Amino acid sequence: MLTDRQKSILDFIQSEQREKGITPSTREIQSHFGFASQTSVMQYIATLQRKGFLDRHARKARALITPLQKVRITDIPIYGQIPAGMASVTEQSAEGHVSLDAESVNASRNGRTFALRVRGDSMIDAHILDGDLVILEDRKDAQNGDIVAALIDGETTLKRYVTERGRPYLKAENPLYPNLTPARELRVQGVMISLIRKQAALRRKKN
Amino acid sequence: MLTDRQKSILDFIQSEQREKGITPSTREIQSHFGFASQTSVMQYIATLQRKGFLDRHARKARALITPLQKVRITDIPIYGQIPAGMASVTEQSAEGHVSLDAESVNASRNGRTFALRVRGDSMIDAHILDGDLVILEDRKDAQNGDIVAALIDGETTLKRYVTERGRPYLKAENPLYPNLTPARELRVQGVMISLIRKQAALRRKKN
DNA sequence: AGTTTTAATGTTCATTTGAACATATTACTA
DNA sequence: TAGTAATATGTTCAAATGAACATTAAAACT
Repeated sequence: MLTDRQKSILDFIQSEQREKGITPSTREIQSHFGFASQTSVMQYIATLQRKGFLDRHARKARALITPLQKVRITDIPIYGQIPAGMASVTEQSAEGHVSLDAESVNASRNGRTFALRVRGDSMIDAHILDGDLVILEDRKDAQNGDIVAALIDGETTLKRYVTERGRPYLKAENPLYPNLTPARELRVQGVMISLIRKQAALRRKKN
Repeated sequence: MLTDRQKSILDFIQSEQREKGITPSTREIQSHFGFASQTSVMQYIATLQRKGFLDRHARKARALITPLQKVRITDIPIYGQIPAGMASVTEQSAEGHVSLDAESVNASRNGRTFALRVRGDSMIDAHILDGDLVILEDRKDAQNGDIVAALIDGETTLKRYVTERGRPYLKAENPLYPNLTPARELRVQGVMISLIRKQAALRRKKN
């Protein structure tokens, strides 16, 4: 798949990344291999990229990406409660983070993603349990049937977004809970894209 | 230890590193925070470095080094079906991977962890749906009440492990499905520790 | 009130770095 | 033997990037 020379260039890039924490510049690669010209390096990079062994951000410095960190890891802040503004939500107010690859949770490339710890069993018929971590994307354009985090009376709740004759309301997925029809406006804070449940550990003798 | 502002700059550097694989340039940090001058960024970097939260290669581009990732990322193979042996399970036979921090899924440090794509709705009363990704730990010592992946007649199924008068059987969490009492032995392949659900995306006019 | 720390601005400069172009050599292949 | 891929050279340019200096301002602390 790769020639010896190509492989040795890839090896060098990876070992530099590991040892120094940054990828080498084209000139550093050049001088390490004793090339008289950077163009050689450019050609190797292009080849490695074409063959899928290397990725990069074009026109940026030291922006090679080695397969060591191939999966795009998203760092998702977890909120217990989303403050009203949400525009002003900072990483500080998060109670923790989940880190996982973007693809597994449907996270889009651009949109802000955050997580909410579910409290109560109002969504149990949608199979969302107390303690579950619901991952949402920060968007306002909820569609009929989406499960959303929305702001009602200064509190954030997770409910199903339903429109009936053009008017939206929030539906609990539990007959014991009432539907919420907004007095004036319904502020959708995010649309559910994924869910993570930590199984309650059973008590074990050891471990 | 760090002021809010200092921490938010560090957060930004780290999240960029994780998301894009490269650390931001001073100008990128500048424009993200709306600074009118790079000098602000230079000062923050110097401070973070002095306090030991950041390391760097001076005079090199994008050469910030963020502290070692605190989160332990686990790379979990996803199986559609676990072959009988399980001892001989290789990464090759996996249909994909999820990468996420070990803490979010209860993954223990030693045990092998794998994921199973759920088919059917036999566990719906345990709120496990068709298509869900169930994360399991490779252990044989299931306890009464655990949800396990077990081998019955050469097929792997996800069921609740129940012992009655010392004899174990597999209970479906759906009245429409029968319980499975093993003819001879019950081979537990793993115990559920976590669950990931990708919410089915609703059709949108445009993404 | 005086001092220090933190935070920020505006500007300029030198270096680092990626990129491109035209060209050459070697080795393998059809 | 003509053709192609891999490998390499020399040079030039423009953009990206880190760094420095002189100031200002507010908050925090003594």
